[in-house]
Amino acid sequence: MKKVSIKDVAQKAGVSIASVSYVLNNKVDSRISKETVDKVKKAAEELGYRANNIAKSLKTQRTYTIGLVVADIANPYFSQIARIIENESKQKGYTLIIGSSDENVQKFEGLINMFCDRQVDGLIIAPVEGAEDCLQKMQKQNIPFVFIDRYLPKINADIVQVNNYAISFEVTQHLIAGGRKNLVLIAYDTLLQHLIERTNGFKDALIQNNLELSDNSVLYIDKDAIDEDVNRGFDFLFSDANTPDAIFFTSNKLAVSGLKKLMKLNVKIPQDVAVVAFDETEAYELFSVPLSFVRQPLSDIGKTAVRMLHNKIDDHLLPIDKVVLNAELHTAASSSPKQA
Amino acid sequence: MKKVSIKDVAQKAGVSIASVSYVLNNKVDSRISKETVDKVKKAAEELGYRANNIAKSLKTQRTYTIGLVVADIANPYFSQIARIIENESKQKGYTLIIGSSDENVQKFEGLINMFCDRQVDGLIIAPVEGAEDCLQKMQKQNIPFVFIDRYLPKINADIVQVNNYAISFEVTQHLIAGGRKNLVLIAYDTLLQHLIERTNGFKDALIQNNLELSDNSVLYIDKDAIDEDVNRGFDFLFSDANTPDAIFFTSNKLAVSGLKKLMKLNVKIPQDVAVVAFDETEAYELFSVPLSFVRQPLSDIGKTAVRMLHNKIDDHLLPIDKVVLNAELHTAASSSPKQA
DNA sequence: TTGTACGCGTTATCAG
DNA sequence: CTGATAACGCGTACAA
Repeated sequence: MKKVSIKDVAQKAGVSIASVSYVLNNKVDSRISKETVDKVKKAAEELGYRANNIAKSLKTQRTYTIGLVVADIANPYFSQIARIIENESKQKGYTLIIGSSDENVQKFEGLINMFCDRQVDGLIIAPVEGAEDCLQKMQKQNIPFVFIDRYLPKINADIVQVNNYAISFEVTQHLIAGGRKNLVLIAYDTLLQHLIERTNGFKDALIQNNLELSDNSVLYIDKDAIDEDVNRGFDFLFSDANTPDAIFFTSNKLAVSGLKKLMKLNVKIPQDVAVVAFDETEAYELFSVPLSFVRQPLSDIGKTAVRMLHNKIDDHLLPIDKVVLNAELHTAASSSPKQA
Repeated sequence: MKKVSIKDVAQKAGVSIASVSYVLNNKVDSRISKETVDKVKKAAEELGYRANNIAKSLKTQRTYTIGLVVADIANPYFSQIARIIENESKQKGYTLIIGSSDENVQKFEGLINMFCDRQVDGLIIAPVEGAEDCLQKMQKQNIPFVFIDRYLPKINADIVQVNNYAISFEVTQHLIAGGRKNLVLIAYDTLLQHLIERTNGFKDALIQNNLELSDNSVLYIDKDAIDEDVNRGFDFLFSDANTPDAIFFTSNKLAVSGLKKLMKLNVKIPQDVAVVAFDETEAYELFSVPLSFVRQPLSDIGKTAVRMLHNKIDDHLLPIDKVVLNAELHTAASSSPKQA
């Protein structure tokens, strides 16, 4: 029960393998007689022939495969994006390979190398800190890729991102407009530019509203010790006389961890503290208070990224394109105005 | 800046491509002189040579790729499993391709065909209802695959599953032991055997405890209209005089939807109703009451599946292996005993 | 319509 | 014993 190859079909149909190839790829262009077409189709059907993509790729130098590098496919943000990218890719005829970097340069490079060794036609990448060298190599090798979610300032590449600075500014403004004066941002301790922009949007909004920007205004969390850092940080924040009256989480994982802690601390939301979270996850739906959150246009991000990559694969000389999509603030009870 | 092939390396090193291949694959077996080895390695290094896996696969008939078919990669259960399988696969030298079936036979078959066309070495599959024909074809073609999560009774294949019946029985027993008498199971309206087993475990436990098993004991939900069905069903259950005092959700998505509804209905947990959910998701962590849940050994499932598939790929004649791993009940406040 | 070179490695076989 | 030659895997696409 071995696989049937084009040769078997040609033999059975009594024609050349070339004819079989033409017929099965609809490259008929009136070159081939209807009779031959029928014979070939019949033989292929009867044998259950399916072309070997490996052989095809070897010749055509295209695999119709794209690689997706995310931080962690188990993170809802990335699994949702991955799902959209999977659909879009399939629709455009590509197969998707997914890899998780864990924000680790070594793993990241390993994935990129693996993908390149497998001759992917292109990549969609959420790059990690320190991946510059690796990505520069890819640019030299002319392998198309598109950034999503984040970027590296030193790498000039196609990207689909959201208005991180502006939306953070807007969130902060919203909290301040609700009468909050002692805002705290929960952010990762990171060099990733898109996250820094979220922090900057927050800081600038504070400044613009003449609110004090102190060392305690931003709580920096180590991504590898979220719960620990959140616990310690919140214990500190809420032990002080000057407790926060608004908290803005800059990621879904920080929000989940922080909200758990707020539950334990018995903090009343929104009475004591207003809360806004970045990203959207089903976890928010089970929180006792309807949460205000920043909704990223995941579907648009995924579709745009695939479209851009697809175009780039078809024409490697396309100019670099940088797309900024708008995330939007979805307000709910958790960030209601402060009652006097 | 085109890719460097083995030919380039051979030329640069001044040896034949065969020698390059031998050296780079450590198939030296004392056949090749140290001098040649060094020349080849140096040339390969300098040119930055990386073998083309496509060409390699064409010859060796192995792609070192495995396909994973899940219902939906955006579902935390599957994205967590996928992450584990990704790691295990990589460690064993395989690349993972993931596809989502949406529980739809057509999509499922499309994925399987795509994977086979891409010559995957094997597959890990969460099969959907009605996929029998498709899977039988694969067995005839001798393409190795391993079921996870669920199975089709008509298909005799390798599988890694959990003790669905027993754990459901145990959960039910636990609720009854807590003084609950009016239990309701929230289940999918499905023919999938593993889910039916969960229902059967529940029913048998009721019977064994001489509790009434009525039409209202199981609320069947259409997977494509979870929120609607849950809303309607719960409205009905709680409008009745004889309201439930315990609810067992048979999946994470059912639990999230149901818990949202219980919040809206202002049902007190565990005072009015005890709750146990299947699966584990971060959403549970934000619920106001610590949730009792059934924890599946995801890591074991993933590792076992990859190991079994790997073995099967290496030896297609291995006997069929059916592994049952134990899920365990993790009890918390949501299913505390009823107070008198 | 068909013959066949080609894409890029692997490996059996052959020559030195 | 070392290393080169060439067949092979399976389609594609050009020349004939």
